[in-house]
Amino acid sequence: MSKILRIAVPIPLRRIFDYLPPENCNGNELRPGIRITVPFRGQKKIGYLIEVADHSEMPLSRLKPIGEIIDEEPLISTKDLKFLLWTSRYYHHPLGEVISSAFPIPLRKGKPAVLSSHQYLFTTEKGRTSQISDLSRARRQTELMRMLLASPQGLGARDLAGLGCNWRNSAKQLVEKGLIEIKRIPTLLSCAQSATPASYSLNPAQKMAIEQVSRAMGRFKTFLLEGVTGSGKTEVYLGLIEFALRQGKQVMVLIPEISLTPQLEARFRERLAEPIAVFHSGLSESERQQAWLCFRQGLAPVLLGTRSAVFTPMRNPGLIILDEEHDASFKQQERFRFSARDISIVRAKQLGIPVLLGSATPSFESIFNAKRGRFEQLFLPERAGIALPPVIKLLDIRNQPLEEGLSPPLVAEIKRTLAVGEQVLLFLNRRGFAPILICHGCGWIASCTRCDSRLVIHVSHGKLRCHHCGYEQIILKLCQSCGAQDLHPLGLGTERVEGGLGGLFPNAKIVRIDRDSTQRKGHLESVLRTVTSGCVDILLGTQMLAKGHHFPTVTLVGILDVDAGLYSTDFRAPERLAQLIVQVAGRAGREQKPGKVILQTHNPDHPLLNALIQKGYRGFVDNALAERKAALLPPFSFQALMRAEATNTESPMRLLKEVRNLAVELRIIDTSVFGPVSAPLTKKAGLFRFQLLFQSPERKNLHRLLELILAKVSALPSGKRVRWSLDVDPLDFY
DNA sequence: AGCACGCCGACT
DNA sequence: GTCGGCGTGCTC
Repeated sequence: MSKILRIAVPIPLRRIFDYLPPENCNGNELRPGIRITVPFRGQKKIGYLIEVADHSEMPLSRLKPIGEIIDEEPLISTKDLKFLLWTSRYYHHPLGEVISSAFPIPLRKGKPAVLSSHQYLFTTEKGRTSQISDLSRARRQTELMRMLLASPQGLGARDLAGLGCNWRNSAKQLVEKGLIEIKRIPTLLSCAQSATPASYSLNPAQKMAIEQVSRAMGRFKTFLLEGVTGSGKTEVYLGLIEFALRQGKQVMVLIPEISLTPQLEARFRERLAEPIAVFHSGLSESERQQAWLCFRQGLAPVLLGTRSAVFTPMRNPGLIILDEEHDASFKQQERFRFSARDISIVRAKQLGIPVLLGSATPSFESIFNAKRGRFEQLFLPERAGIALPPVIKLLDIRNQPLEEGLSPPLVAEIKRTLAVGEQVLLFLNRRGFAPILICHGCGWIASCTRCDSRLVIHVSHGKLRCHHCGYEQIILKLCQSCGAQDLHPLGLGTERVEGGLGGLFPNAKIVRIDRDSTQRKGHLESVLRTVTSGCVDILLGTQMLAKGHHFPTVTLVGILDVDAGLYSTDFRAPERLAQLIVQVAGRAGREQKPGKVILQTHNPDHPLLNALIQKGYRGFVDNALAERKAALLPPFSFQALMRAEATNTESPMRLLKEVRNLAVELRIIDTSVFGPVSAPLTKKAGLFRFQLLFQSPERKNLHRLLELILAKVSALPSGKRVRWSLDVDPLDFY
């Protein structure tokens, strides 16, 4: 009796398809998780075998046999497949797309899972014991043999290039004589490694953290490691990695963004003798596939990667570390909107291993989980070495004459710092020259035609740019409304402040770091190197500066404008602003010199700022969590956001209204539906966007509601011509 | 998502 | 008479 194959196909349909086994087999020997090809509506698609079943709901005559079998053995384990099934259900996202996003791109396209390798030459036992003089007449062979005897770790083509192109012939002869052998070594692992042990000892808190997590090896447990910037979290990670490696286990290290990889990667390579697989979007598709395969096969015991690396199979699961866990970039913001942080915990549970979340400013969700005892909390209270915590000061700039955003007291402070040869860091979370171009004659403002947004002036490129859709045009000279030649920049961006600083401090070396100044690959790294070497006096930039970089010689941090962040309608805005302030403040005084942080504001009495400065991040969190509890907002409830967009305003609105009615009729206990409302930025890239929010204090109820709604929504007539998506646990309401 | 099928305007 | 516009409907 032939079996039925249940296949997930990567298409946006929330269902899987039944197929027949190929001619020569009955399906029993096929293992779930393998990749196959299927004929699908006249096309050939990659499919993933989910289950081998006995029956089909469909008449057998309508089932087609699958095409080719790509993998003899599945690339993912049964546990991994279960994890992906769970993830698909939790995010209500089509299974085929979920599975496909777990694979590197070449594998999604059906490419074979082969490790690329290089030829390496090694001496054999015989080679090591024979006399080289026996080869005296073969000069090239002698030379090659000498080199190989001196390099017991083997030599590859790159090392041998100096011998000229004929070394391959000599090598062949030596192989025939049995003196050497040729082995293939995976490309990723071919660089020689040597470890440098830690140069200083751990403090008691670090030792304690390592001990706690080590003790949990081999079983599931979630730890939240809270340590201020500079408290030495990386040393804790390294200690734990060394511990896991000694046990022959693997460690997955997840980080928010690529800009952090080079620093961390360098530090890991310096300390660990083992190969490290690196997986992030800065690498080519094939490089990522190699890293994925090496980690899967256990050839590399450490994987360092960004959010999509969370799916990489582990041969010997030991530990998952997720650094900067509060960072929003762990949440994918398009298509399959998963949170790498949240699912890393589920994955660890499935694998029966501990997971360690680290941050100087943990998310409210994680702090809440720690308070409820779901996570075990670990603290690193001290700054490593002898550095002192920075002093944060609010600077009231009301009625102060500002020069390009800088108040006289801040200017004086910068002067004082530069005079003693120390570095200054200025933070302004707005790139460009000025956010607004306004007509002094009539009040007209240059706006984007495709979005509900203002065009930002970028003087260095001579363009007006929309930060939402990427539209750009030459900077206008004439008002488009009244024709007056009287257009003025309004507001401040980093470019403008950079110019202002140049005028105020003509002898200072000023460097600006934002997305515009660091677009070229590797540019950020080179800038960071100049900063660390002490050649820069004033460092100016956006939130790129807040993300984990070390600026050991900065002693003054100026935060130019936090006021915009105080008035956001997003309930998470205060959380994000506080994290940003603490992270930026943490850049100051990291070594011997104490740091000073000056925060310019028009709201010196604002409760958020005062809670943060007087009681620290934890004090601020306690206040803010109480507010969230009163409003029944996350983490005291769970949310899902349905978005709909179209070129007109009516159809998305109609769809969401119908969905809302469906939801209300279902009368699921403890669930609320809010909206539909237009998105904060209603028109973006020519599309009108609306959203409907589902909320419940019980996750289970929310998900029952979503399941029932999604079953019906595709049958709604208004579902046509409207693109819609569901965001479970949304972080952004844009 | 794709891609075929289907029923109405400007071309050989 | 036909090529092709993209509306809508289905995919094992």
